[in-house]
Order: sequence, then C-alpha cells, then structure tokens
Amino acid sequence: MEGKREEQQQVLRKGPWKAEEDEVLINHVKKYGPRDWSSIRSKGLLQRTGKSCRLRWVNKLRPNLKNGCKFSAEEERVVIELQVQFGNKWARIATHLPGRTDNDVKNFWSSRQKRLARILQASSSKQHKHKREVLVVPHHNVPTMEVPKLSFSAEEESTSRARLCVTPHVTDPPLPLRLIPPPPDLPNPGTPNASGHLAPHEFDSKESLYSDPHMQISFPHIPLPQLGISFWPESQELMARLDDPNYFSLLGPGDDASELVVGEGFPPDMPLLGPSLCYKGHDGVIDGNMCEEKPDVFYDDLPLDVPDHFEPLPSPSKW
DNA sequence: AAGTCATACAACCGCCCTCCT
DNA sequence: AAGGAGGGCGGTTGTATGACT
Repeated sequence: MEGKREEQQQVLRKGPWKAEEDEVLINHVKKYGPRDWSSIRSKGLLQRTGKSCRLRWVNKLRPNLKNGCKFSAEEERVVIELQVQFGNKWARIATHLPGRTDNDVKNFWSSRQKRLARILQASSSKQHKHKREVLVVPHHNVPTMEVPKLSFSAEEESTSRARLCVTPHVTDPPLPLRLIPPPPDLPNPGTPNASGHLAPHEFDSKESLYSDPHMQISFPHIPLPQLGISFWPESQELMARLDDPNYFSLLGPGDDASELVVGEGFPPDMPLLGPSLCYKGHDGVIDGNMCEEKPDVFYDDLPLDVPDHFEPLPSPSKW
C-alpha cells in the first residue's frame, strides 16, 4: 500500500509543463472536450493530476486567451469596479473579461495590493525617518488593503473590501462603465447575485444584453460606508492641491501623472480624494464620465507624496 | 558588471460544492 | 442518507525577468 503510493507519487509530474504534455492535453480536449480531466491520468496519457490538467487548460491552452498581454486600462477599470462589487470572486470577475482567466485577474489584483502595501510601507519608514507628525487614519477608513476576513455577508464583504476607494470609479451618481458581456453559457444572467444585488449587466436594458460587445452599462451606486470621512489638515491640503487643475502638470513629464486630470461636476463634498479623478483621452478631450482612454492605475497615478498622508496599516495581529 | 529588488506569471494546495453510487 | 470522486475556486508560493543601484 505504502509502496504503491510512493510509486504513484514518483511518477506524478509537477512543475512547468512541457510542450509534449500540452499537446497531449490539447488532443484530449479535442477528442472529449474540456472534461474528464482525471481520465487523462488514468489512461496513462499524462502523469498529471486531473486538477493540474484542468488548470493548464483553463489558464494557458484554452483558445482566445490573452496570454502575455498586459491588462488594458479598460480591463483594469473593470476589475477594480467588479472587485468592489463582488469581492474576491475572481472567476466571476473574469467572466466579464474575455480572454482573461480567474488566475490572471487574481494575479493582477494581488500585484496591485502588493504595490500599494509597499508604497504605504515606504511612506511609513520615510515618516519615521523624518520624525514627522503622522496622519492617523482609523484603519476602518484606510484605503483597502485586504480587510481581515470576518463573517461578512456577501454585501458586507464587498463593501468592506471597497474601503480603499481612493479609486475614482466609485462615484455617485453612478459612473457609466463599459462592461464586457459574460459568455453566453453563463447561467441565467437575470438571477440576483448572492448579495441580492443584480449583476451589473442587469442594470441596463434587458434585451440584447449580450449582443453588443460595446454596450454601455451604468453601474448602480455602490454604497460607501465611510462617506463622512474628514481629513486631517495635511490631507485637506493635498485635496486642495489635487483640486488644482495644474497640479498634475506640475509633476513633470511622468506619463502617468500627466494623464490625470480633474473631472468636473462632482459634488463639493466628494469624499476621499475629493474630486473624482478622470483621465484625458489621447485626443486631449476630457470625458467627465467615461474614463475611456487612460488607465486608472491609480496607485501609479497617485502623486508620490500621497502615501505620506496615510498611516501604515496596523499589523494583522492588531486587528 | 554584479547584486538587489519589484513585478508578473505559472502552478500547487486546500477547501468546498456537486454529483453519482 | 452517506461517502467518495471530480471539479471549481481562492489563496499562496516559487521562479523568471526586468529595472534599478
């Protein structure tokens, strides 16, 4: 028994896939379709687990994948919007992004989180270095780093994760967002999601939802529990600076910052970063609603000194 | 040129759900 | 109804690569 298990483990392959293995897997799918993954091993075709085969197919071999292609600005925005709404439901989010897998979305998001964490950390060490007076933001108001997982309802969970909502996309009134229709085989698009909300594609006309890949869909208002945030003087100063249309042009030739412009028509009491930030299209036309052309990439776009205005997150053990 | 660091990506692990017997 | 197998999904880790010093 033990020997048999050892034998099995010995022959079980792990690690990077070889081209020959890919070929076998592709042939299997051609013959039988993307199923019966474990039979691939039981037939002796590959020494990989069924799970591993499935993963390889879904993430790398499936047709029409955008492998090795960075997330476009539009894709980034969609991910951010949907993450706010759905939480870490990567598979679900991925259904709105043709050619992207849940793994892609997950990796993309985790990169962003790490980047933000690093920025915050860097700012904190800088603060200690200069012994500056620091801004203490109660951590429930801290822009979203992942909130410790408690027993949130689906809705609570998604809003709890939305707390970094420095993201300019969460606006009131709703920010129109172009969504990619999910694949037609997605079950019953009219079913409310777990939180009782309609899925985003339901907020528009019920007909032809999936026929026009460029349809414009308006998102519902996403509740922000911390709308009453008031800022410390330092931050308010930053707000004022952000409000200055010339502010980003003063940042110099940096591509990201120079793309940022301040949108118009926002309520004066707009929380967080004050005026919603929008992007200037390549033609230079400012679109107050549709941030079509340019990446949100908001961590990148934040002025470098923005993190100075945040207190670093407390360590998880203190939550 | 070499070392270090950050990032992106691929793959594995574990949990959970569903289906079948 | 119970248990096992298969599959889906989210979290995590390891590694390759590029940028920076």
